Amino acid sequence: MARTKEFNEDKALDKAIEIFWHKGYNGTSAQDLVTHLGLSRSSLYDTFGDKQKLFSKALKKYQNQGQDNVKKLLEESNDVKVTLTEIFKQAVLESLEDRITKGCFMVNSAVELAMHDAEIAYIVRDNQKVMEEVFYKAIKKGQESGQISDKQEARSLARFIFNNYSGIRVLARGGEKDKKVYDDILKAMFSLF
Amino acid sequence: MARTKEFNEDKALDKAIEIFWHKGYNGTSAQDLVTHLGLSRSSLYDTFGDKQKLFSKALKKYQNQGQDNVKKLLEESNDVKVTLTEIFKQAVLESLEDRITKGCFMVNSAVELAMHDAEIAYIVRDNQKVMEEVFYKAIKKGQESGQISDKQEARSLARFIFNNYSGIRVLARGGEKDKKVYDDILKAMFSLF
DNA sequence: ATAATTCAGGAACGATTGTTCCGTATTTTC
DNA sequence: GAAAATACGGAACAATCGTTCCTGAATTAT
Repeated sequence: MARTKEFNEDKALDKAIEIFWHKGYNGTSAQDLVTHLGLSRSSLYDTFGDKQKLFSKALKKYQNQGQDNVKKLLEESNDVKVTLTEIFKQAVLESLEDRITKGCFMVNSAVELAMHDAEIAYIVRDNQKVMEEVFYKAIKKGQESGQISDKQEARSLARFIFNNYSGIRVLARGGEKDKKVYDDILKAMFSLF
Repeated sequence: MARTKEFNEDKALDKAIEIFWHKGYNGTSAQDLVTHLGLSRSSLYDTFGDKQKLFSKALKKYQNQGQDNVKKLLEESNDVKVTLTEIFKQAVLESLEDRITKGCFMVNSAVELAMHDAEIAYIVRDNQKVMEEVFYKAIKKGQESGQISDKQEARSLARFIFNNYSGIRVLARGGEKDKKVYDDILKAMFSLF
């Protein structure tokens, strides 16, 4: 009945993640989106509704990708402590490698929009809860198998880990490129486990 | 020779801190500034140059206020460990009390602008270094007097503390109002000392 | 081939953006 | 009191904002 889309909606969404991640919501114009996603204004609005809808759809996709990644790594892990350090080392590596430092799309969005946009606030809070739960289960498992000290409550440690993750991403967004700074934080942090 | 200003420039700057802190740089319009600072467009531009100059002047003032506060508390402290916990408890209290959650103006600005504005990036990095040094000296003092364990290097602990401070402020900006969440983070964090 | 559908491109929308400028009022110094 | 200087309010600026709409081309199922 009708012609097919010439662009891949999923790939366009990935492009949207890229530019919103890089420039933020208010910093990204409709023209930026047209240019970067490589599709026309009309197609953009026909497909995604408006800027706010596109943004929250992009953020949700980013959220799922990140959660799935960490969740899988921790669930399949035989040594939770080792896996946790690997996850953080990976985050540090990304921070150092990023020529244009993007930090974490979720952290960026929380800071920029959570106060002023209820839907973004919901995504941010949801992400926080899910990630805390992922960390909590992993730590619980580590404590039961004796790999992680149970001197601290698992819930407390999970929230602590998430907090340091946020901090590191802010540091990255600020442009910190000295590996020693990140390593010092990780060293202090993991001395707790 | 000429009439005097009808407004207090310093108070106007405080008002600028308020609204930029609340709404961010891109989220604050020239009209917002006129309304909130209570002075005319022309006076605003005559006095502060442009939006970017006003913003960076506001951020610098905020930086000095924050640094002076923490610096004074730690330098005058007899028990660094106690004072550090008090500083963090104060940050938590502010996060919980804030009806409109503002987080930390410096963290917000780092996330929103450091990538795209060289001057803001400089302020952010400078703040980071100064605060790290303040924490470093305090911890060093604490370790020498035996109040803080010297199992961890002072430099590492200083960076670790700063990182958790950033994390807590992001959490606040995300709207977290559950005191238990903050307390859990602090509990884990200070168990290192 | 025809009809139905939806694509892409770009013109155009009103609203808002940050900024400039002008006329007037006010104050200060001489 | 005259002259110089500057704050003030508001009009006006061009540019950009997010969004809508119109056009013709392209593709599909019948």
